[in-house]
Amino acid sequence: MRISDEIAAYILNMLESAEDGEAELRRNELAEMLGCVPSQINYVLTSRFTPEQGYIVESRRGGGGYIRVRRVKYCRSMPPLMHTVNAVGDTLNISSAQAIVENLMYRREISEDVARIILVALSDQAYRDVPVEFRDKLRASLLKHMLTALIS
Amino acid sequence: MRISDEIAAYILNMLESAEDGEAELRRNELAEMLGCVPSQINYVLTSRFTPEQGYIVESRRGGGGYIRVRRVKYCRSMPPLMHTVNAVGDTLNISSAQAIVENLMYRREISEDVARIILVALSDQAYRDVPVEFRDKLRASLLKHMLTALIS
DNA sequence: CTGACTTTGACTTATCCTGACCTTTGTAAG
DNA sequence: CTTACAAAGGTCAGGATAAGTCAAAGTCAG
Repeated sequence: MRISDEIAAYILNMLESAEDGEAELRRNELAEMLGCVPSQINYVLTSRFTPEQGYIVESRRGGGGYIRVRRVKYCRSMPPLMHTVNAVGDTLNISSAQAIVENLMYRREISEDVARIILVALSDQAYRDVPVEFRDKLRASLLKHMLTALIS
Repeated sequence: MRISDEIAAYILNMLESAEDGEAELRRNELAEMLGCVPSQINYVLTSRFTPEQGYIVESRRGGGGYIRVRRVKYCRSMPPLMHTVNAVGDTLNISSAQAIVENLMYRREISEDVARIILVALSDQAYRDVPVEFRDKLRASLLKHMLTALIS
């Protein structure tokens, strides 16, 4: 069993036993406990606790820092929003993004208010300071994160 | 819980319970009560109660000195959301962003749902593919665009 | 042997805590 | 008045704590 698997298993276990679906951990502590370098925790988080897989990760640095993992996935029935999150790839152009969001709105999966916010957050207007080559990736990531946040 | 968190919580609590929305405190007294050095009060005030985060801090030195913390009043002629949009500069770090959004939610200018979406859209987690040097500008731009979308 | 996944560690950034020293204000003695 | 001292609060740099980034090297199935 790879160390990454153990880290993932440990976190999943924390999530199981937490009734609020939230696991809070300390990176250095966990790394030492499981015998790996701290940055490997980041590797596991970014590769296996993504929005596509139904997780949201928050963290804080500095004294009293932490990493919090929240599970929004209810494995049973995959809600339509989750389906969309999974269907979006690593990059997303502006017109596809619009189509997806408008579609969700017509199907009443999201409110008009929410749709409007998401649309401007995916528009190039908001990305004036971001070089073009990063925008489609950013768009994909933002959409996935925002929809995932709506599920929980 | 870090001491800084306790200090902030204490002040927020004072603000809650004061009917005029003003908290007045004595630095040395509070420091002793909470078991920290006086200058840590300043640290908390300058890092978490800034104008950008919706607070105004006044103080006086010398005998009978005090520190007063107020929530900013929005001018009547302008809707609070618009006010916030104008107050946000060209760059915005993550903690200011959080404070601003939480403040708006607290004032019921935005719903909890909307606040949650905005918060993840401003989080570094969503910016994995964007080089660090662009993130604070992107964050500012996104927040302003999203809030503007809510107004119209 | 190639490509995807994993592991590592050097370096970076963010946040918090502390203490030494500085400035402002009130007030009482001379 | 002036001066001196006491009673506040202010600033700043440095150390402690903790997470993030990135690229290079390792592993392993196909």
